[in-house]
Amino acid sequence: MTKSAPRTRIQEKNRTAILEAGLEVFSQFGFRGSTLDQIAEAAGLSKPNLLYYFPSKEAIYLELLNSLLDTWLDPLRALNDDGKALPEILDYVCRKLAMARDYPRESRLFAGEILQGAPRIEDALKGDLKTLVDEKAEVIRHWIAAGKIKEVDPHHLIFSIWALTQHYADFDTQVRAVLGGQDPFPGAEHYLEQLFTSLLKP
Amino acid sequence: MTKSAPRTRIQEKNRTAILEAGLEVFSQFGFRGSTLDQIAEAAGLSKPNLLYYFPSKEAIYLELLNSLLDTWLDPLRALNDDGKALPEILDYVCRKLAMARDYPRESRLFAGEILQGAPRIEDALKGDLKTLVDEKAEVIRHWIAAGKIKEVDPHHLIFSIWALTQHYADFDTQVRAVLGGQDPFPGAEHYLEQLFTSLLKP
DNA sequence: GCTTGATTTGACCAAGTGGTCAAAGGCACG
DNA sequence: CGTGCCTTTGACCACTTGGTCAAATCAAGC
Repeated sequence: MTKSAPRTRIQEKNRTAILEAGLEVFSQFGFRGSTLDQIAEAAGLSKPNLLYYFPSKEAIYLELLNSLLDTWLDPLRALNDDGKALPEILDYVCRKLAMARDYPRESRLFAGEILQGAPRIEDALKGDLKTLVDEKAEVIRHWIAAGKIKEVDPHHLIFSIWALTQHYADFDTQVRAVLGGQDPFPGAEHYLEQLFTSLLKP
Repeated sequence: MTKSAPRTRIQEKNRTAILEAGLEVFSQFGFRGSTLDQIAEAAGLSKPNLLYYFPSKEAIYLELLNSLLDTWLDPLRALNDDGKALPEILDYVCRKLAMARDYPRESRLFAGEILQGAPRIEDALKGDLKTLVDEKAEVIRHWIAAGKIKEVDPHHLIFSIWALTQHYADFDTQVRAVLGGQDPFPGAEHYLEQLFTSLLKP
């Protein structure tokens, strides 16, 4: 499934430069809104040189998207039955918010794809993602049954964590416009902790 | 600021047909991802005929965006100091969720614009939107001071309402993929009521 | 220095795109 | 019927864009 790893040092360097440039450009303008020239310029390469390393524009986009989906879900994978329930969830919220702060381009690239109906990752959503979420929903259900947290719909709980954290990356422009340019993340962290604590603490 | 209202019956009909088609296409593919041919086809008109009613592709997009921003904020405008605090807020959440359910294309069009840095409505965000939000934040602060709801950051409260409701429109594909296609809105309404009640009830 | 393979690029192409325009078609009203 | 205006469109244009290709450059071993 994954491409064979690049051999030479120079190949590795250029491939990562292209992916970095692609992330920068795609996350800002979306797939159709981005041009190979933009990406080439951002990567410091010529357009034909791009296409020496990747067979097409779509190939760059797909590679970004797929490697993204993985790392994007890592925090959720880390949600485990051991440990106390509420701190575990608050920790997940915190990690997810940190990702929105530190990797906003990744969040936006993903958001753009979903927004357009996720034509390229629908299968992954209905497959791996659904499986993972269902599994974690089961963990949450156990916590509820054990009286460790209040009774809530586990799926909507997960959706709300995604929505609230990614909002600060995806709608950054709006948030900062309303706040007058001030950094929203410290306030967000405190607010979200308060929100999920009051929702879940038994 | 607004264009003079169209005179004849046929002008009105075609203009609304174009705007409806534009909403359909733009909300799905974004500004750069949409073509005049697509919009013309969706509107049942020829491309030059489109441009008889609107001077450019951008003009269609802008008219949609501006009229949108207005109606999109109506529920927030309706948030008033009279009435009991918590039901007022829960009502706002409910109205906003209903808009996400009934007007998902509008939500997505707006989300796409913000996602790309809101180049065309930055001024409106920093102006009218910020003013309105600051005003409503003040209302919320009064409720807090009067002990009607628990102490939370008013701005982040408003952000969280936006994030949680619009998520169900903007990320509809993902939500339905995870839920296995089942309608998320009934569950969402109950969950959000629970969430904001436990957060705010003194 | 020479050879061989990997890397880079200028020139080019076909398709798609936003937008123009002159001419044709419709329609109301005298 | 005819006239004048509103509406519609086929043909066209300039430009952008993803992608190709043959030739040039570069790097490393002999």
